[in-house]
Amino acid sequence: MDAIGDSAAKQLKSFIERIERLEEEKAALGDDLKAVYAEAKAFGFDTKIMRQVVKLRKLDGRDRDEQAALLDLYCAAIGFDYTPLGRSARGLGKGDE
Amino acid sequence: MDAIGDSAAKQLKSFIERIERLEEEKAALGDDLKAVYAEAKAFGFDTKIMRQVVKLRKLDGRDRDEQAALLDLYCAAIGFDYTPLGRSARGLGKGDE
Amino acid sequence: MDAIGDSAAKQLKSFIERIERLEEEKAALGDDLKAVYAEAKAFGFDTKIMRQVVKLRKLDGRDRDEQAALLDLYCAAIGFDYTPLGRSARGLGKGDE
Amino acid sequence: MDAIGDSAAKQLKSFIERIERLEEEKAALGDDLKAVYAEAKAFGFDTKIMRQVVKLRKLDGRDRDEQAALLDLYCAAIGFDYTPLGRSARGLGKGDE
DNA sequence: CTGCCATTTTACCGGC
DNA sequence: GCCGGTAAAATGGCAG
Repeated sequence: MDAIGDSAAKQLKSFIERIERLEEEKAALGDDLKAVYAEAKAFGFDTKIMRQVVKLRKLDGRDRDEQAALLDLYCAAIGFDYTPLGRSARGLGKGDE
Repeated sequence: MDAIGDSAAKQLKSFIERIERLEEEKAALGDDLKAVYAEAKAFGFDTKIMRQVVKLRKLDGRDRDEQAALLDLYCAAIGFDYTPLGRSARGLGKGDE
Repeated sequence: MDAIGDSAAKQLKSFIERIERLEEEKAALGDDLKAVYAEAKAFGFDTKIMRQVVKLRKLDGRDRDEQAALLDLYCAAIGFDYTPLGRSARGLGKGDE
Repeated sequence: MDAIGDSAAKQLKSFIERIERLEEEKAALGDDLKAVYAEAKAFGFDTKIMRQVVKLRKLDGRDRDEQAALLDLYCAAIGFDYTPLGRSARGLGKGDE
């Protein structure tokens, strides 16, 4: 009753397994995180505030990026093409892929 | 204005850094996951269904049954005939409206 | 620096305001929805299942069947026996309370 | 076959219907929104940028709120109880429930 | 155990 | 018409 080819079934199985493996690792990291917070709490730190701090630091970067994107958008909108090299060629930001 | 001791501050900093490192790794796993789904999609698989499969496998049988039973109950209660026909009752007519 | 005409600016402003008004109303409806679910919960109903019911009713029969068939197919392909037992096979095993 | 009481079934049905009605209205608003954007586009405006503008204006308010919340948190953390009346007793914000 | 918050998932919209 | 990204919804998890 394999309305799906045998090799396709194999592939699917392989994908599912890879996914489950990755999710497992991800969950493990989640546990580690929890453990660190627990330890910090044991040292008397307020975890809620710590979470806010982490969040804030993360958002700071993103906000900067959003602003830049918005600026790009507006500049494009009014037909102002600023420095072909420059913003586009910046290697200074967060060289993420 | 350090309402917090110096060594405590050090500790806090260390905790924050450990947390940020872990979250970074976690995010990387998340990207990997995304990539696997993308690859599966490129092979013609329906990722939405794949996600359902993964989710189902995470749930154990008992929970699955309970949820299904409750859903049936509610549908019956409001007079909604949704025929959950899984692999069982498929093909037996029911020209729906 | 108005790369945009005056009347165009007026128009744009008007559009933005209409949009914001509509989004406001939409958000209000969202709050109402939330309130209804909360009330239902207070009456002992399982809101998660309720959401499923609403979703199912939104989908028409054909789509429902297609999705179910695909899910069955995938589960079979990877050798996962999840027994979707809807209202059909109930009562034959686990005397649920 | 009503493993659920008759009156409970009635209630459930009523809740579901209220929900579906509200979602209908919400969807209608969504259509209106779409229409406004379409009209604006017909006038030559770039809808993507318009969306960004709307988003920006919305986020501005939220950021303000987040900042305030964070401030509260930090003040609480260092045991600084600022004005018993004041921030707490403000009836001026968004009188949400 | 309840309410919040983070993550995940789904639906939408614009682009190609 | 499909695909990709982006915003809303929903689910699950955590702290209180």
